[in-house]
Amino acid sequence: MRYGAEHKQRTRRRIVEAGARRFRESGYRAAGVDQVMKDAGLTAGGFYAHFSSKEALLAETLGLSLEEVRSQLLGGLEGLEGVEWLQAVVRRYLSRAHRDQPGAGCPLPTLGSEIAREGEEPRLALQSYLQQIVAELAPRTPAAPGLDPEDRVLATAALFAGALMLARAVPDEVLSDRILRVARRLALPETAEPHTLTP
Amino acid sequence: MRYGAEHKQRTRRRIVEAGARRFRESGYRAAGVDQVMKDAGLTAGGFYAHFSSKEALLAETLGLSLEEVRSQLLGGLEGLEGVEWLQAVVRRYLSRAHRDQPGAGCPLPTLGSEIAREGEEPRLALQSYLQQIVAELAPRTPAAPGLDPEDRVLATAALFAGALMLARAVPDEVLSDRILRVARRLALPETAEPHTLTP
DNA sequence: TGTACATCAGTGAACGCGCGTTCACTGATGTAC
DNA sequence: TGTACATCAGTGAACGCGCGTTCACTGATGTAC
Repeated sequence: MRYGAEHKQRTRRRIVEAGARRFRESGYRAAGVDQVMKDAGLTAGGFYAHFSSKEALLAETLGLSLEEVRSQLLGGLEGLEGVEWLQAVVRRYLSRAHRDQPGAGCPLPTLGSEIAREGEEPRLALQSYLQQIVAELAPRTPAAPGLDPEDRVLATAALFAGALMLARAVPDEVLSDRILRVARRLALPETAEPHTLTP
Repeated sequence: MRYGAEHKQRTRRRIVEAGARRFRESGYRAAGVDQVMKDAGLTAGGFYAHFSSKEALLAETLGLSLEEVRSQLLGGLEGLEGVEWLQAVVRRYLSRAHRDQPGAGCPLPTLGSEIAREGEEPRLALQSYLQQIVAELAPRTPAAPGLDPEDRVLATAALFAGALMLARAVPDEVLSDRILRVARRLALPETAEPHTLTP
């Protein structure tokens, strides 16, 4: 089966895609290498031709998740700026759509606490993910009381991750929606009007 | 070994204490029944005389964690009120001490994302935990722009959970401290003075 | 152009291990007489 | 008060299972002649 290096890279990419989705959906510990490889249309044994360990794949998936989240969060907002732009970003992140599709969303609320207990590789990858998000959002983010744009984005990222995590954990949908709504308000003290949820 | 019902209840309590700590420290999936029982000074087999499943214990631990968090967060603040009181609570939750002792702290940043993927029992327990926190903090919490006290506490709880989760996941301690600091500011827009970390 | 060979991505079975749960048993205690 | 018995909390071995990882092998492909 020697298909050339490009073929192997495409396969590797498929494994990362499968892992990125599966880990966010089922959790890192709960998702098996076997299942990830099955999702990628392969068998478990071949995994170690691409990655040194399950943990290495976890670290690698964060890069792919970043690409996904970046396009979902920022795509098509070129016309907006200032608070209006931030409002659009907040509405997308703290939306029912995002809450209901953890497998395609931000890895912080799904994998954050598990990664905190893993080794250095995934923790560094999460840190890079966070730093990239901050670097990309800060230039277009207005300052807030006591918070320059970078600090505000960092604090908002924490609020985002916590709100989505809690909105997913809580079984009562009314409370879940309310968590999204109040988190939007805390993220945007500038907009006094009531926020309504229409993802 | 028939010691009477009080003895059994004390043993059960010890298991819940061990589970509460172990789950928050190691994660729910990563912590085995065997280890929890060992922590409680017992052997694995006896577990099912007290709980129907590992998941049932998870649900039960949240009540104990609530007691712990309540006393750590609110104890000794009787003299304060309004923004000063809230500031003290925020400083305690978003502290290095809390960040560095996940096994004794709030279960939301440690177990939130895992519980979101479990059955109804632990998810309902987490919901009760959250609702109790809100009910206890709201009466002493000042309103914020667009947020009545209850909404503000709910949004702040999301910010708390996300900030502590990220502060623990990130390997760079400077960034970790910064996450705590900026989250404090977002939680308290009323206080313009710079927040310094000294717990 | 056609053929023989070397490569190596991926297979599939097996490894040791720890998981959550079950269950026959034990022995310290409470109780009845 | 002393003794025989019933109870049942906890033990410890075993259950089936799935885990992450290893490894001998295969066979489709690229390459050399």
